[in-house]
Amino acid sequence: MKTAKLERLKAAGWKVGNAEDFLQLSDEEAQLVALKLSLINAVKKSRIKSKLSQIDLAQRMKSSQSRIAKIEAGDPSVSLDLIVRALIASGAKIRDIQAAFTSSK
Amino acid sequence: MKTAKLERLKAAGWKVGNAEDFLQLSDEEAQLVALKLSLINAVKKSRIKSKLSQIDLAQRMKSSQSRIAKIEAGDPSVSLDLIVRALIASGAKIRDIQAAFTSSK
DNA sequence: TGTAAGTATGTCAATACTGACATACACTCA
DNA sequence: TGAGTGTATGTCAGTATTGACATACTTACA
Repeated sequence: MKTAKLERLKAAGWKVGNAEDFLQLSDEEAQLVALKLSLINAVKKSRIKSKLSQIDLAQRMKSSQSRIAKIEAGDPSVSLDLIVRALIASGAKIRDIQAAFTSSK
Repeated sequence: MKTAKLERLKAAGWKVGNAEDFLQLSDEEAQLVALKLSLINAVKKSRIKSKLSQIDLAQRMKSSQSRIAKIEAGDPSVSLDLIVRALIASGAKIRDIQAAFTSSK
Protein backbone atom coordinates (compact mmCIF):
# COMPACT_ATOMS: atom_id res chain seq x y z
CA MET A 1 0.00 0.00 0.00
CA LYS A 2 0.96 3.63 0.03
CA THR A 3 2.32 3.48 3.54
CA ALA A 4 4.89 0.99 2.39
CA LYS A 5 6.39 3.71 0.28
CA LEU A 6 6.67 5.96 3.29
CA GLU A 7 8.14 3.17 5.33
CA ARG A 8 10.82 2.67 2.75
CA LEU A 9 11.68 6.32 2.57
CA LYS A 10 11.81 6.58 6.32
CA ALA A 11 14.04 3.55 6.53
CA ALA A 12 16.31 5.18 4.01
CA GLY A 13 16.43 8.25 6.19
CA TRP A 14 14.84 10.62 3.69
CA LYS A 15 13.22 13.80 4.80
CA VAL A 16 9.63 13.58 3.69
CA GLY A 17 9.71 16.92 1.95
CA ASN A 18 12.48 15.79 -0.34
CA ALA A 19 11.18 12.30 -0.79
CA GLU A 20 7.83 13.56 -2.03
CA ASP A 21 9.39 14.81 -5.18
CA PHE A 22 11.80 11.96 -5.52
CA LEU A 23 9.29 9.19 -5.17
CA GLN A 24 6.55 11.21 -6.87
CA LEU A 25 3.95 10.80 -4.18
CA SER A 26 0.70 12.21 -5.44
CA ASP A 27 -0.50 15.53 -4.12
CA GLU A 28 -3.18 13.81 -2.09
CA GLU A 29 -0.72 11.45 -0.48
CA ALA A 30 1.68 14.26 0.25
CA GLN A 31 -1.08 16.29 1.85
CA LEU A 32 -2.04 13.42 4.10
CA VAL A 33 1.55 12.82 5.11
CA ALA A 34 2.09 16.48 5.89
CA LEU A 35 -1.07 16.51 7.93
CA LYS A 36 -0.03 13.46 9.92
CA LEU A 37 3.40 14.88 10.65
CA SER A 38 1.87 18.11 11.79
CA LEU A 39 -0.54 16.32 14.12
CA ILE A 40 2.31 14.18 15.45
CA ASN A 41 4.18 17.31 16.42
CA ALA A 42 1.07 18.57 18.12
CA VAL A 43 0.82 15.37 20.14
CA LYS A 44 4.34 15.66 21.43
CA LYS A 45 3.90 19.34 22.29
CA SER A 46 0.59 18.73 23.99
CA ARG A 47 1.88 15.80 26.01
CA ILE A 48 4.90 17.71 27.25
CA LYS A 49 2.79 20.74 28.01
CA SER A 50 0.50 18.57 30.11
CA LYS A 51 3.57 17.14 31.85
CA LEU A 52 2.63 13.60 30.94
CA SER A 53 5.08 10.78 30.38
CA GLN A 54 4.43 8.42 27.49
CA ILE A 55 3.27 5.90 30.08
CA ASP A 56 0.81 8.41 31.54
CA LEU A 57 -0.66 9.20 28.16
CA ALA A 58 -0.82 5.53 27.24
CA GLN A 59 -2.85 4.80 30.37
CA ARG A 60 -5.21 7.69 29.69
CA MET A 61 -6.06 6.38 26.26
CA LYS A 62 -5.71 2.69 27.10
CA SER A 63 -2.79 2.17 24.79
CA SER A 64 0.80 1.30 25.56
CA GLN A 65 4.03 3.23 26.02
CA SER A 66 5.58 1.66 22.97
CA ARG A 67 2.66 2.74 20.83
CA ILE A 68 2.94 6.33 22.05
CA ALA A 69 6.63 6.22 21.20
CA LYS A 70 5.71 4.98 17.74
CA ILE A 71 3.20 7.77 17.30
CA GLU A 72 5.78 10.40 18.14
CA ALA A 73 8.41 8.71 16.00
CA GLY A 74 6.10 8.90 13.01
CA ASP A 75 5.99 5.15 12.61
CA PRO A 76 4.00 4.36 9.45
CA SER A 77 2.06 1.68 11.28
CA VAL A 78 0.23 4.35 13.26
CA SER A 79 -3.20 5.39 12.07
CA LEU A 80 -4.61 8.89 11.94
CA ASP A 81 -7.29 7.72 14.36
CA LEU A 82 -4.67 6.88 16.96
CA ILE A 83 -2.84 10.14 16.47
CA VAL A 84 -5.99 12.15 16.98
CA ARG A 85 -6.98 10.06 19.99
CA ALA A 86 -3.59 10.79 21.50
CA LEU A 87 -4.07 14.46 20.78
CA ILE A 88 -7.43 14.52 22.51
CA ALA A 89 -6.23 12.42 25.44
CA SER A 90 -3.23 14.66 25.93
CA GLY A 91 -5.55 17.56 26.50
CA ALA A 92 -5.11 19.35 23.21
CA LYS A 93 -7.84 21.84 22.45
CA ILE A 94 -9.74 22.07 19.18
CA ARG A 95 -7.74 25.19 18.49
CA ASP A 96 -4.48 23.26 18.79
CA ILE A 97 -5.72 20.65 16.37
CA GLN A 98 -6.80 23.30 13.91
CA ALA A 99 -3.41 24.90 14.19
CA ALA A 100 -1.84 21.58 13.26
CA PHE A 101 -3.95 21.51 10.11
CA THR A 102 -2.91 25.02 9.24
CA SER A 103 0.76 24.26 9.55
CA SER A 104 0.38 21.21 7.32
CA LYS A 105 -0.46 23.37 4.32
CA MET B 1 -21.01 17.03 26.68
CA LYS B 2 -24.67 17.82 26.27
CA THR B 3 -27.33 15.15 26.02
CA ALA B 4 -28.67 16.78 22.88
CA LYS B 5 -25.38 16.24 21.14
CA LEU B 6 -25.23 12.65 22.28
CA GLU B 7 -28.68 12.09 20.84
CA ARG B 8 -27.59 13.57 17.57
CA LEU B 9 -24.65 11.24 17.39
CA LYS B 10 -26.86 8.30 18.17
CA ALA B 11 -29.34 9.38 15.53
CA ALA B 12 -26.51 9.46 13.04
CA GLY B 13 -26.34 5.71 13.39
CA TRP B 14 -23.15 5.31 15.31
CA LYS B 15 -22.69 1.89 16.74
CA VAL B 16 -22.68 2.60 20.42
CA GLY B 17 -24.79 -0.18 21.83
CA ASN B 18 -27.68 0.72 24.08
CA ALA B 19 -28.32 4.11 25.63
CA GLU B 20 -26.44 3.32 28.81
CA ASP B 21 -23.35 2.27 26.97
CA PHE B 22 -23.65 5.34 24.89
CA LEU B 23 -23.81 7.64 27.86
CA GLN B 24 -20.77 5.91 29.26
CA LEU B 25 -18.67 6.97 26.36
CA SER B 26 -15.79 8.88 27.77
CA ASP B 27 -15.49 12.48 26.85
CA GLU B 28 -12.51 11.62 24.67
CA GLU B 29 -14.42 9.02 22.73
CA ALA B 30 -17.36 11.35 22.28
CA GLN B 31 -15.04 14.05 21.00
CA LEU B 32 -13.59 11.71 18.43
CA VAL B 33 -17.02 10.59 17.29
CA ALA B 34 -18.21 14.16 16.96
CA LEU B 35 -15.12 15.01 14.99
CA LYS B 36 -15.62 12.11 12.62
CA LEU B 37 -19.23 13.02 12.00
CA SER B 38 -18.24 16.56 11.27
CA LEU B 39 -15.62 15.46 8.78
CA ILE B 40 -18.10 13.07 7.19
CA ASN B 41 -20.45 15.95 6.54
CA ALA B 42 -17.57 17.85 5.02
CA VAL B 43 -16.87 14.95 2.66
CA LYS B 44 -20.40 14.84 1.38
CA LYS B 45 -20.51 18.61 0.93
CA SER B 46 -17.17 18.69 -0.81
CA ARG B 47 -18.00 15.81 -3.14
CA ILE B 48 -21.30 17.38 -4.18
CA LYS B 49 -19.67 20.75 -4.62
CA SER B 50 -17.09 19.17 -6.91
CA LYS B 51 -19.92 17.45 -8.82
CA LEU B 52 -18.43 14.04 -8.27
CA SER B 53 -20.44 10.83 -8.02
CA GLN B 54 -19.43 8.32 -5.39
CA ILE B 55 -17.95 6.27 -8.20
CA ASP B 56 -15.88 9.24 -9.39
CA LEU B 57 -14.53 9.91 -5.93
CA ALA B 58 -13.83 6.23 -5.39
CA GLN B 59 -11.73 6.12 -8.55
CA ARG B 60 -9.83 9.24 -7.57
CA MET B 61 -8.77 7.74 -4.28
CA LYS B 62 -8.57 4.14 -5.48
CA SER B 63 -11.35 2.97 -3.26
CA SER B 64 -14.81 1.66 -4.15
CA GLN B 65 -18.28 3.13 -4.45
CA SER B 66 -19.56 1.06 -1.59
CA ARG B 67 -16.82 2.33 0.67
CA ILE B 68 -17.62 5.95 -0.19
CA ALA B 69 -21.25 5.21 0.62
CA LYS B 70 -20.16 3.78 3.95
CA ILE B 71 -18.06 6.83 4.68
CA GLU B 72 -20.99 9.14 4.09
CA ALA B 73 -23.35 6.88 6.00
CA GLY B 74 -21.09 7.17 9.02
CA ASP B 75 -20.40 3.46 9.09
CA PRO B 76 -18.29 2.74 12.18
CA SER B 77 -16.02 0.47 10.19
CA VAL B 78 -14.60 3.51 8.43
CA SER B 79 -11.34 4.92 9.73
CA LEU B 80 -10.44 8.55 10.20
CA ASP B 81 -7.65 8.02 7.68
CA LEU B 82 -10.14 7.07 5.00
CA ILE B 83 -12.44 9.97 5.81
CA VAL B 84 -9.62 12.47 5.53
CA ARG B 85 -8.37 10.87 2.33
CA ALA B 86 -11.84 11.24 0.88
CA LEU B 87 -11.90 14.85 1.98
CA ILE B 88 -8.61 15.60 0.29
CA ALA B 89 -9.49 13.64 -2.85
CA SER B 90 -12.79 15.45 -3.12
CA GLY B 91 -10.95 18.71 -3.35
CA ALA B 92 -11.62 20.07 0.11
CA LYS B 93 -9.27 22.82 1.17
CA ILE B 94 -7.43 22.96 4.47
CA ARG B 95 -9.87 25.66 5.45
CA ASP B 96 -12.81 23.31 4.94
CA ILE B 97 -11.17 20.68 7.10
CA GLN B 98 -10.49 23.20 9.82
CA ALA B 99 -14.09 24.30 9.69
CA ALA B 100 -15.13 20.70 10.26
CA PHE B 101 -13.03 20.64 13.41
CA THR B 102 -14.60 23.83 14.62
CA SER B 103 -18.13 22.53 14.22
CA SER B 104 -17.30 19.35 16.12
CA LYS B 105 -16.80 21.29 19.35
C1' DT C 1 -44.30 2.83 -17.47
C1' DG C 2 -38.85 1.54 -18.35
C1' DT C 3 -34.29 2.38 -17.92
C1' DA C 4 -30.14 4.59 -16.69
C1' DA C 5 -27.34 6.80 -13.19
C1' DG C 6 -26.53 7.20 -8.54
C1' DT C 7 -26.58 5.51 -3.87
C1' DA C 8 -27.17 2.00 0.04
C1' DT C 9 -26.34 -2.44 2.35
C1' DG C 10 -24.32 -6.92 3.34
C1' DT C 11 -20.48 -10.05 2.94
C1' DC C 12 -15.72 -11.58 2.99
C1' DA C 13 -10.72 -12.69 2.20
C1' DA C 14 -6.72 -9.88 2.40
C1' DT C 15 -4.27 -6.48 4.62
C1' DA C 16 -3.35 -2.88 8.21
C1' DC C 17 -3.29 -1.64 12.85
C1' DT C 18 -3.37 -2.76 17.70
C1' DG C 19 -1.75 -3.51 22.63
C1' DA C 20 1.35 -6.11 24.97
C1' DC C 21 5.73 -7.68 25.82
C1' DA C 22 10.82 -7.82 25.92
C1' DT C 23 14.65 -5.30 25.73
C1' DA C 24 17.84 -1.59 24.59
C1' DC C 25 19.02 3.17 25.01
C1' DA C 26 19.34 7.92 27.43
C1' DC C 27 19.37 10.71 31.32
C1' DT C 28 19.62 12.26 36.02
C1' DC C 29 21.00 11.94 40.71
C1' DA C 30 23.22 10.08 44.80
C1' DT D 1 29.35 3.30 39.95
C1' DG D 2 24.11 1.80 40.06
C1' DA D 3 19.30 2.66 40.53
C1' DG D 4 15.34 5.04 38.82
C1' DT D 5 12.65 7.21 35.25
C1' DG D 6 11.56 7.94 30.68
C1' DT D 7 11.92 6.84 25.74
C1' DA D 8 12.94 3.84 21.48
C1' DT D 9 12.69 -0.40 18.75
C1' DG D 10 11.37 -5.01 17.27
C1' DT D 11 8.02 -8.70 17.33
C1' DC D 12 3.59 -10.87 17.03
C1' DA D 13 -1.15 -12.81 17.65
C1' DG D 14 -5.57 -10.74 17.86
C1' DT D 15 -8.63 -7.39 15.92
C1' DA D 16 -10.15 -3.69 12.79
C1' DT D 17 -10.40 -1.88 8.30
C1' DT D 18 -9.98 -2.51 3.43
C1' DG D 19 -11.52 -2.97 -1.67
C1' DA D 20 -14.29 -5.72 -4.29
C1' DC D 21 -18.39 -7.83 -5.34
C1' DA D 22 -23.43 -8.69 -5.57
C1' DT D 23 -27.58 -6.77 -5.14
C1' DA D 24 -31.28 -3.67 -3.72
C1' DC D 25 -33.05 0.80 -3.43
C1' DT D 26 -33.77 5.68 -5.30
C1' DT D 27 -34.24 9.36 -8.40
C1' DA D 28 -34.75 11.61 -12.89
C1' DC D 29 -36.43 11.67 -17.18
C1' DA D 30 -38.36 10.12 -21.62
